[in-house]
Amino acid sequence: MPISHDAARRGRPPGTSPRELELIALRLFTEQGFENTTVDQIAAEAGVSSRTFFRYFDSKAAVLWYAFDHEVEALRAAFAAAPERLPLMDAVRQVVVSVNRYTADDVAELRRRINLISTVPALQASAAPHYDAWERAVSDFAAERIGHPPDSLIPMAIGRTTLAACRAAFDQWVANADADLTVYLESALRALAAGFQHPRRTGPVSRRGHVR
Amino acid sequence: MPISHDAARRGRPPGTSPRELELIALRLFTEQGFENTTVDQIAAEAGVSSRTFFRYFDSKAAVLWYAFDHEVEALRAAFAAAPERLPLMDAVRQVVVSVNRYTADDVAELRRRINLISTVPALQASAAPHYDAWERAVSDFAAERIGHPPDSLIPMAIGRTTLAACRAAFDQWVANADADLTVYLESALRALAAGFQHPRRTGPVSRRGHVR
DNA sequence: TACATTATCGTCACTCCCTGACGTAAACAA
DNA sequence: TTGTTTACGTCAGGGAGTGACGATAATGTA
Repeated sequence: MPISHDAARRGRPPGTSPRELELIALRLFTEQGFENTTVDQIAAEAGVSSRTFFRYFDSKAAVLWYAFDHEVEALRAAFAAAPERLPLMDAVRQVVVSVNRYTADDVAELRRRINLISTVPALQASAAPHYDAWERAVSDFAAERIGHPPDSLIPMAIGRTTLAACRAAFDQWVANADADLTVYLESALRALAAGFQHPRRTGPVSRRGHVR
Repeated sequence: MPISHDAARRGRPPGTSPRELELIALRLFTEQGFENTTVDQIAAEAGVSSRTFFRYFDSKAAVLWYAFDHEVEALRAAFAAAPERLPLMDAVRQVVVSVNRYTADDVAELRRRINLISTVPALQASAAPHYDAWERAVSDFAAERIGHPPDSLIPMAIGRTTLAACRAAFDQWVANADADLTVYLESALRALAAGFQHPRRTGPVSRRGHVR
């Protein structure tokens, strides 16, 4: 992605932006479906050619992962600022939850995006490299905490299982739409850190404490 | 996949089989790479047209998931035969490990397939529906054990985190190649059931891996 | 044998995703 | 003006995947 958006540049100014393409794509995908939307159509609404679209994104599906990829950076920053004394899995849970606090305005967009990602096969297929970057942010943190190489078994397992638990929480949140996303994340991550030993209830409907 | 292989059928006999296509594809992918292999090439070596290939498999990538999908059936069967008294996560671990005991002959093929799946982006992208079926076999079992709906948070989290831990084990096994696959699976699944509370070693040998 | 039935295959035409090559347009600088 | 930089558009093309439709090769029946 060689397109830079500095204030004072030299060459021809960009005809659009990743964010604009993302919003157009999100709207068209929800209105008429992912498969029924062509890249030409998205590009045309942004006033550029389809060739230019592929200069902004590697694929038609990648346009929906723009926000997710930015969250990975926030995740790494939050891990770097996590207090040392906090136990590993508690730190993981708190960091992940804190990064997923969205404002009311963003929630609608987030819900549409997650709904697409969890229902359209072609979008699920495009998830791998983005999930991988997210998992690595977790596994790198875990590796440093327990003194293992970042690409060894336990750190990798922690990174992957953490995302797996979060994805279960995301899906429940999209399907039920009855509580805050962070409540589902808390439940899933606490259950993970407990080794799923004493599962009691499934989600935020438990008015008393969550899973211990 | 409408092709049936009964002993006495009526119509024209199939010109090939899923298994034959799988073996040809696995060989060509390893020899010359996934991207450099065309569907026409695979089909030609099997003596059929590329159109016929797509009657056996939904996509070029799906040909490598043929064996994996069969493992899901074995997984469900093993869960059905799991002793009732065994604690949930112990049963999950024992079942998953037992299903992944391969004979020496199959190990070479398995290693080539996993290596492709964990390195080629297009193959990682094709994993979602197959992983989903595997996870559901686990989450359905977990749901029944703890008395939750199969699509609720905790069972789904158990299904997904179990696969996530196994994938970490698979990758380590392919990268290191120094021990049996089941040893890695045991380590990852025991750590998962312990909530990653007291991580000690990364695997059967703690020398650092070179790949990835 | 002749004909019908059935299941699979091959050919053709087509859409769409995505890429490489190459020239063009629009900004700033000297 | 002239040059440099950066992004864009056009063009040609490969390969995945699909729908339509006829051809092929087996069995079943008269």
